[in-house]
Amino acid sequence: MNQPKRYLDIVLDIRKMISQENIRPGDRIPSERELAETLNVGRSTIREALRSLELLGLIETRRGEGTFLSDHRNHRLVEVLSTFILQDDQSQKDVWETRMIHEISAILTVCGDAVSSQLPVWSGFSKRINERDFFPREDFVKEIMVLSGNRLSLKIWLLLAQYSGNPYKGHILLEETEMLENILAAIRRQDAEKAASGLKIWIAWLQKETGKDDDDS
Amino acid sequence: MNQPKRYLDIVLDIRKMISQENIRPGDRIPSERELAETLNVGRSTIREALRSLELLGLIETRRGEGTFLSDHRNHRLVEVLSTFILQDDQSQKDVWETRMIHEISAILTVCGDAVSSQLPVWSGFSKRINERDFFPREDFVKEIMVLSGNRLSLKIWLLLAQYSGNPYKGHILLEETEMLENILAAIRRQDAEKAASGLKIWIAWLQKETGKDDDDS
DNA sequence: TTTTGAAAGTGGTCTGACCACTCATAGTCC
DNA sequence: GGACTATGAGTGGTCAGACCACTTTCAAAA
Repeated sequence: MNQPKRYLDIVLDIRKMISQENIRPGDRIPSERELAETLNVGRSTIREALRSLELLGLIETRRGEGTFLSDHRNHRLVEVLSTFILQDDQSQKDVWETRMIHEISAILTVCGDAVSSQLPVWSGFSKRINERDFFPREDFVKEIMVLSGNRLSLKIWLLLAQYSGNPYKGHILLEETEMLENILAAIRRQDAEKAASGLKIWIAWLQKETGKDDDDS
Repeated sequence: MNQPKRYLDIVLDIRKMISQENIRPGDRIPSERELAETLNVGRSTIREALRSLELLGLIETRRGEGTFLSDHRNHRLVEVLSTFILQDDQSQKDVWETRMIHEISAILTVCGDAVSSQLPVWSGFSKRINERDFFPREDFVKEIMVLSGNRLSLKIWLLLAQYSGNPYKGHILLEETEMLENILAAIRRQDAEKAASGLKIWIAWLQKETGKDDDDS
């Protein structure tokens, strides 16, 4: 049997050290030379472990300064997942559906949360929609995703929104403000069902619209 | 500005090489020394890139034999990420919630699909649940995910299900068969609401159960 | 006081050297 | 001839030492 890889132990050692020394995101972790001496391994072995963690986005290295623990919430989970998930010919329909899964779920969550449904953001939204034409559609949905509070879901959504078939290109037109107002009103009175159906209606309308007309800024 | 990291280029070079040379999972990729010479970098740099790819589960190294393209199923990724990420309560909650988002959405889809709700798989399910004790909980949910027909959603779910906090460990006990039967019955009569709520009830029950009792095979 | 620059410390890279292991093969023994 | 053994080439695993490029610090010079 192959003996366990050294650098994997190092990964765990570093992990343990971080928790023991109470190193928080943004803090500096010991230098490579220090770690090598402390853990009794060569510097190259330390580096192999660190490079792996860096690729995952768990740490950040700055030449001349040191190695820093990055915010765990900014982990590259989604990016990494995407290399596994989206590399093969994933049908566009699945991407579309999955994005909607997250959107619907988010809007339901927002409706169930009395606080977020009353956030001042929304009043600003209504004003801006009525006054200006250059309000990006994507920002509207993104706001819902953010308010849902699930950062992982938000990241997945952002990733999916980059793929083809994203209906939220361009900015909000006058003709669609009514639909959006309905959605916002439903959210404010915490009417989850109406909010979700309103979102679906808007998306369906967008799908038709972008199919025949393509307006870019 | 820091110049871009060398080993990151190497990662891309290797990926390019893999696709150009049409290397398939299980095949051997050039040795570290070969790669170092070909790409005009030191062997240590090559190793840093390879170690990163290995941690991601993209390649597999066997001392004395070589480095092989992996079937990218054995993500070390999940273990490593989870030890770093999931100490954060919010992140763990996000993973949990996001997994449920996909589950609920899947069960709603399955209920809306007359065909999949009548698939023979389900009758077999009921029998097996009643006859045997060793029916893995995860398989039950997985079946729903598969039947939903969204392969992307399925993949995301599979990955999320590997993280800690997964309630579907172990096998189905006699006491929970009733809950599952209810879910199946709801699916058969395409009662989406009941099916979804049934699933939620089961998950809540599991959460309590695995909290106090831990049964392993 | 301000500016300069030298030194220390850091990550980035390369080299060369071992070690442990696998495998193919030439060689040996029966 | 067939089975076993030893050897060597090739591989990944690890280490030590040496530079380089960069950042920060701080004492010396203006």
